[in-house]
Amino acid sequence: MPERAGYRPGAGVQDAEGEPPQQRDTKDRILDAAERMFAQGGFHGTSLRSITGEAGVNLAAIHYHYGSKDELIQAVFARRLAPLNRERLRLLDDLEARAGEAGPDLEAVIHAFLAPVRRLADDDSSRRVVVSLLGQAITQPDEKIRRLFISQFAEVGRRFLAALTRAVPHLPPEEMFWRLMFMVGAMVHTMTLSQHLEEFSGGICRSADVSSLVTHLVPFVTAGMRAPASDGDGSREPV
Amino acid sequence: MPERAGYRPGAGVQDAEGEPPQQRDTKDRILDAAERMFAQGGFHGTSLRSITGEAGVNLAAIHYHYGSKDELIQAVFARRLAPLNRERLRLLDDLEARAGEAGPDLEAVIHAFLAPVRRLADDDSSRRVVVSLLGQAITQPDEKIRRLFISQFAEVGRRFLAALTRAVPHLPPEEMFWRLMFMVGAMVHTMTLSQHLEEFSGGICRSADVSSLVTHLVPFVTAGMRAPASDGDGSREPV
DNA sequence: GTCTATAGGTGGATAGAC
DNA sequence: GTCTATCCACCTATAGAC
Repeated sequence: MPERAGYRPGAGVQDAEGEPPQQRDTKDRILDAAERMFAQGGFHGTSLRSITGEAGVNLAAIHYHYGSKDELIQAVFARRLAPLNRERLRLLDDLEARAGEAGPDLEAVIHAFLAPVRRLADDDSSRRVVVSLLGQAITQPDEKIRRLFISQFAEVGRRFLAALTRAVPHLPPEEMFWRLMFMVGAMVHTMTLSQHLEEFSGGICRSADVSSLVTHLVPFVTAGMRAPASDGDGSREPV
Repeated sequence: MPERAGYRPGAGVQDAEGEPPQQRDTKDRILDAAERMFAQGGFHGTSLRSITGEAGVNLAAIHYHYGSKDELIQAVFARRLAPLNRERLRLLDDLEARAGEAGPDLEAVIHAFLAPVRRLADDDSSRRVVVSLLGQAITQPDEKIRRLFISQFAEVGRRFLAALTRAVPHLPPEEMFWRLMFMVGAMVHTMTLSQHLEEFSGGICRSADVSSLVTHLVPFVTAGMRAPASDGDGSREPV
């Protein structure tokens, strides 16, 4: 490594590979810190000052690189959601290409939807918080955040709804949509609580990692999807 | 009604019955407004000023009646969660009293858990927001809110886990706990999105009320609970 | 119990030097 | 690109008159 002649901020790290997290670009450090802090304290509950403190950068750097807190939040999501949904669509494409006229098997479709969330948590241990972040975001009342989610989810929802409907014939589209929501809900909710599952279960649940979640969720959802369509107004009391 | 001789704040409304919402006690008006505003804007995102503005009371009244924002939040929850879980336990008690040695039927237990949420939304149209509020709260990263939820849910979780395990023998407790979380997740998540389900589904889902949710969710969860236990590490790719 | 007034603090955002 | 310094809007909470 050449001696440092003259201070050129941010220039020295570009030619290094495998640089420690503390020396990455300011812009990325902000994004990582923001993700961590948002997951821990929520969006309204996390101040930009706490993010810059965690990232070891200046407060003004956030506004320089991202413009505003809102745009920072959107950037945090875009980085995770885009690859996640791309992977889901890729897996579904593969399944449909290999399947015959009848389309892919139900369990395979469900697996294609759920398995990609593993990558969110397993790539990097420091990114485990992401799963909590996504869980929060989807229940967030904020209009902008919800719109971002809906737009990111639109194509995935449409494609998987079609694949599921084909795999479980004779189920009304409305019923299938409800069940798709149930699957998303079971996944998101359990992901969100994953950090606290052991406490929540009183020790029954020991390994609350995302991989276990997927493992347990796939058979549950597969069976649920195959349930007969609901009937009546639901007000009956089964005894 | 007697003419108003002298201003005695809050005294006149006590002998009236069926008074309009604007004239109820300040304390209740605050609670109702807080619930509405929290559901709409989140906890950190909602200021006490916006609550008092909505309720038509003074800012200081919140601190007089509830002490602090934190305690107000807890009061909002306690009013809804306590009856909800009491109703669940009552239904489960009834089921177990009427069932034989083998314990109540699986679907009946699931129904006992899910049906009480109907009361949250159907009693009063202005309370529909409650379902969104509860959904938010359970994913909230705030330590205090989460602890409140865990403590409120403790007995219900224990009792229903036992009942479910008895209704579906030969399923390991850990597996059953995962599935209980899946049920809660599917319920909470769909409740949270219920206000936006029509938009989310692109028109497929027209009636997104809580009653429909329960109707559709019961058979889904019942089938999921009966699924064979998961095996392996979940990393296989079913094709 | 209800109000005004204000303390005391923190938030996001920006201007301008370097 | 990075930093200091600062603006100003807004927050929770409280003191004290009525």
